[in-house]
Amino acid sequence: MDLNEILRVRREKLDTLKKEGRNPFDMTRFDREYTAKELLDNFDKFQDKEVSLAGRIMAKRIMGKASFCHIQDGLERIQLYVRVDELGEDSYSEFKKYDIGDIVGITGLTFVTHMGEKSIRVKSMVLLTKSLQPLPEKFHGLKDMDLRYRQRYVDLIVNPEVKSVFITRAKIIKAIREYMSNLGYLEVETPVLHNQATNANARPFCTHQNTLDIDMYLRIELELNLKKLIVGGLDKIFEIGKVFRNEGMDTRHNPEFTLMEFYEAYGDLYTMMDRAEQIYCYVADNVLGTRQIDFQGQIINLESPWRRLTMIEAVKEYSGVDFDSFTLDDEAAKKAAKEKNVHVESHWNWGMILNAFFEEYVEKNLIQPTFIYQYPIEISPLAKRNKDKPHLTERFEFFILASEMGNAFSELNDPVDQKERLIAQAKSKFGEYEFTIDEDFINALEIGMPPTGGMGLGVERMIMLFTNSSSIRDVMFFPTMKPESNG
RNA sequence: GGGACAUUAGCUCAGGCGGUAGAGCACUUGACUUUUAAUCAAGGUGUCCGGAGUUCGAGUCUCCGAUGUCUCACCA
Repeated sequence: MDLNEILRVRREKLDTLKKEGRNPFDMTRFDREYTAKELLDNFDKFQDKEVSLAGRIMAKRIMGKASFCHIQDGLERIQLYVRVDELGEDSYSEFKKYDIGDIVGITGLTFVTHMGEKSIRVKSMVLLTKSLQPLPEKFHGLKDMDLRYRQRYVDLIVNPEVKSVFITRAKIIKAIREYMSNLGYLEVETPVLHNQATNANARPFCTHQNTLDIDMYLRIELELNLKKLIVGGLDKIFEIGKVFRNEGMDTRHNPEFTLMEFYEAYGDLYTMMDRAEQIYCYVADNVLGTRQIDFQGQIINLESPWRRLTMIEAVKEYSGVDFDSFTLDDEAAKKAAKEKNVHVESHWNWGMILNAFFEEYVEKNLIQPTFIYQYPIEISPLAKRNKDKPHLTERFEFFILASEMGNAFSELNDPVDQKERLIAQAKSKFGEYEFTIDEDFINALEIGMPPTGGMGLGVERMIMLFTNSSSIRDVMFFPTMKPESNG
């Protein structure tokens, strides 16, 4: 064994305890009355009362016959004052052997130190878990991003702000559920394993079911199954679930992420615009208590109404090119693209080039919440056509911090038009990966889906905004990592 | 996929022109009964990310590879 001194000493301490019949791993239970947070928040009520609590030793200051240490439980850190004359010679010398990282249970009296810190004067202490590895340094914490993601449990112990991000994450998702439930939405769950790779321009993950001996796909969206439920008469539904996209990874994309989709029968994209504003404001009010959010020094104002621009208006404003002046003229669009240095492929048409202009000139400017609506039909196969402009759709996306935060439309419910558009999309994807049409979805539309508004929200993007996080990896406990090689 | 940067003790980091590796925390021993990044004294940390090359000699220079961070590209 080539263990270094720190590891060796801790193992020897454990061996000694085992030999003396006091193996800490034999402990099964410790009845703690309070958490550190409960004690600290209501400290006056406990003045000079005996309490019990448990936690991990995070710092130790031994001063001969008396010592201070800090223990940390789920939410807070509290100071212990340990004296030999209160604990007894044997227990006190045991305590001196405890290491930072060990987990102890204690009883003691609350008191305030001369320096004014709320503390516990310990009457008894028992070792509940022996830590065999050293924790990172108390002052700098764990900084190495690779280690923080791979050993998130250590990150959570030593970097308190990390825990706070994930507590906020949980509050956000709880608030979303509350809001949807208050509006009469039913939460549903649909399968993660799909038989077909359908819809959405994203490559799927493939897997295999052994009993049926069939290839299956991890879902890349929730959309088609939820719309089938709308057909089935569940008029207001939402799902919050993991989806999987086999695409690039960066600070805004992780291969698996949490998507929320919701559908409301008899609503349309304007209903969905209201919902987007309302959800963000409800979460802001309930989680942060303000609708002005400080993100890396920029103040994001979530107060509704948000700015609403058609894609054509937005492109005109930020690039100076008016696509209304050459509607559906592919050659004029290509000429404009050349003049404005927008990269286009030879087979692209007016709508695709409009979208390219949007991505090149507009998206990066959309810092404050902004709805962009009337997307071109070529890139919106599941949205209804605009009645007056059939080359555009009743679709919007909304942007905050130049990032797409959600995507919504008046759902296309014409089964004939839908099938044609899915076939067109499938053809355009031919050869890239296997892509098929969900005939059952078409069948459902033939049974009849009411006019419906639907939206998808990237939950991590929202959490990033609310937790001031610049990377999606900072709001996921275990982001996707390459396996460590043996070098 | 391209580019830049990083990788040295358990952690955070320093290592000038190529000459057998350094600090703080943590750890061990001792002192200390209100400290809080406790203090004081003493002690030893190591596959310098991996591999190859240049060299009398490589943590340092060159090449190949690994992982990460940022960034560009791709991506509803």
